[in-house]
Amino acid sequence: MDNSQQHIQLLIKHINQDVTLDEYATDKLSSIIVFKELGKKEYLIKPGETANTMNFIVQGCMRSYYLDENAQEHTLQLGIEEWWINDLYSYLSRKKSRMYVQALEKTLLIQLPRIELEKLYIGVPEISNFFRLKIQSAYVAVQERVIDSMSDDAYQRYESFRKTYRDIEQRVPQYIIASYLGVTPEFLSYLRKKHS
Amino acid sequence: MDNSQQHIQLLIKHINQDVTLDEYATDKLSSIIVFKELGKKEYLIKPGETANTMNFIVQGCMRSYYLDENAQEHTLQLGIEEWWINDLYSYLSRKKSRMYVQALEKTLLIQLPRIELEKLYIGVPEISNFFRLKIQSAYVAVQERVIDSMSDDAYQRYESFRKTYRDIEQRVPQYIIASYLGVTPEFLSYLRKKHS
DNA sequence: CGAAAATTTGACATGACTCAACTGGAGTGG
DNA sequence: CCACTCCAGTTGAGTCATGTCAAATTTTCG
Repeated sequence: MDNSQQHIQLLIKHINQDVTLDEYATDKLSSIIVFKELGKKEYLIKPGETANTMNFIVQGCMRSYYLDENAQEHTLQLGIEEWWINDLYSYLSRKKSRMYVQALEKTLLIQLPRIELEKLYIGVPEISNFFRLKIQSAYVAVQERVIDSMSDDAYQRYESFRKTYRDIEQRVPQYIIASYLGVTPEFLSYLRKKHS
Repeated sequence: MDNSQQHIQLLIKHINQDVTLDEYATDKLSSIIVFKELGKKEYLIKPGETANTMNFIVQGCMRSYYLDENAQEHTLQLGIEEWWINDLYSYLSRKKSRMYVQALEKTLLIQLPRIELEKLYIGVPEISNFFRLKIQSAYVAVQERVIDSMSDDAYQRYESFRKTYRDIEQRVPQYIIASYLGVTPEFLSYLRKKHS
């Protein structure tokens, strides 16, 4: 079994945690897969582009972020192996993205082009169901963030970040974690010291 | 044409802004409608209950909110005529809600039960598409809030609230707006004075 | 090794919260 | 119709959480 077969297996295994793919579904899905490699700091999406694929991380680490009026970075999503990464807004609405989606390490992605994927939805309802679930959990995750940002102070948010992203924390620079939490790097540094 | 026919027309007209319902779709949809009236301060959903309907506001004003560990209220959604109101998390995941969904005025709702609605999805794709769009825009709206809460200070959030919810601002008490913005009522009062 | 990037540190500024007191209007019951 | 109560909104003093800026230190990586 060559490498790309292994990577496809990783995706299939991942999807099978939520729905059950039969052989037909597996084959159909495999047939639309595109691999993509990104070097460290390379961009998958930049503002003005449109997201036309779903992206599954086989190996590596990525984030999505945007710049506010003051050119401050705000990280919206982080992901490592077996996570999905995208600007879901752009993918779903087919409008131009305002986000950067960037590799933080050398990263290998499996991409599923929307056009092919939507054809599959018709004949393979498990795949349609899987992505419906993904979108629902994306909604839940974002709402959770709104709730946390209103209920918790910065240190509580940092602690719950460490729980949710346990395996990610060591792999990304601290200033990116700060930009995810919505605090300055200086303040996160201060908090870490205070509670250590 | 009696009142309830008028109300159904309002819903149909609303849906037709996004998708095109033929006569068959309209009839099918009409057949699953349930009306529900709520008095001022009455609850549609309380924590521990599960949301099993989509709820369209025909007349009135509603909000959803939750209580944090300190029993502080945080308003997540506000709605008036021709808006949808729900705990979408509970509706989609079929899990128990942690939210209150409450009428702020005497309110008339059209409810679409999930069980009937999902049956319709099979034969009437326009209806399925409509709700897929609604869920997408709910996702976008929540993400927009995350972005605003990270980029903007309280007064900027208040201004953008007034734009988005222009017709709602006058109908809801100020402390609820404060709990939507994520500030104390005292601080919102201070901001309003400062900028007047 | 040397330069650039990330992190830490500290002084100071400010946005937002807390608490308590006060004001004013909207019911409500007599 | 008045008196009373209650709740929303306002005000102000003091405090705390977090931001800003600049400099020092450490880490990363070519």
